[in-house]
Amino acid sequence: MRDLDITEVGQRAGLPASTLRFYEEKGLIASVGRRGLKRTFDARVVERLALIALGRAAGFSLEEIAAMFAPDGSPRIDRELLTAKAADMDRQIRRLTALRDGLRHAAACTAPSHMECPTFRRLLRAASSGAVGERKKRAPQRRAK
Amino acid sequence: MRDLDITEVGQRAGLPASTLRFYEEKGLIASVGRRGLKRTFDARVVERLALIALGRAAGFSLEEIAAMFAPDGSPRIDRELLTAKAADMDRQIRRLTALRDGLRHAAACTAPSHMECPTFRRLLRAASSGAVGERKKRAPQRRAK
DNA sequence: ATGCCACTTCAAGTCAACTTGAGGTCAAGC
DNA sequence: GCTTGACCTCAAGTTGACTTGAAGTGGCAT
Repeated sequence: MRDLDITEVGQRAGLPASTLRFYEEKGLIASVGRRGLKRTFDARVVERLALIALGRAAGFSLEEIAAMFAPDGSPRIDRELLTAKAADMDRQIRRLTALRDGLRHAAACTAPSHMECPTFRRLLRAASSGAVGERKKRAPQRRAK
Repeated sequence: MRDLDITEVGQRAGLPASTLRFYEEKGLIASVGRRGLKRTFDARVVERLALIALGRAAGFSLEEIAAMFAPDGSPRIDRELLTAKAADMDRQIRRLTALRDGLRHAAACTAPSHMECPTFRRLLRAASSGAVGERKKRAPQRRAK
């Protein structure tokens, strides 16, 4: 099977070429060679990019993701890390759920002012005490175009 | 009741003075005056900061939050916006939940390699298709220290 | 053979939400 | 009155994940 050029990889992975170059520079992917100046990629890079997308979606940083690949390129996924991340996400889900319910209540609440609504005030206290509010997590950014 | 100085406000709101100056500059809060060079704040600013923290936790940007205050300073919270945000959060919660379950499965899965696990492959497809993966949302950052 | 233009490199820019640093001021305690 | 140090301003730095721009190159179709 013919190797892919950067644009083909980009199309299959749904990423711009600039991102692929950036990922290569970061050691997240590797090209198999060059045709003149142009990088050529093995088709398997697409699967690897899917793996990277998964990691990003799960809230791992690119650096963390890079660490999940053995030097030979095979994914060495640490089950403990995965479990820990799942637990993180679980906490985040709980916080978001509480917040969502609070927002819904605030939207529906008929108290003359939100400030007079006990539910809203409770939400407010939770938010400012940091009980809601996430730490050092970056949500994945998938830019439009 | 005595007006507060910036450090007192910071203590009550759990924010450093630099953040308060930054918020003032952005028009999110206002000081009531100066004692010499030093800003003085009305105690009500603490409640306003709680409101801001709530907005941040819900995923609103500072700019969006600023737009939620009428020029006179009273919160003019748009119920439709709140409902929309709650729906956003709901979608996000669903995505995170799917992802969390996938991660847990991947951590527990006994297939010789993740690549041979159908559940994992499904997760991979979802991640790279963008079905998981959030858009243009920035999670609140509350730094340690 | 020639020219187009998709690709290349490398540096710099972007975005959000702050933080940090240098250099300055002034209210208050001694 | 003098020192102290908490506060001030303004500019620049930080972080992560990219994007953008300028300038160059070379594969491939004509």
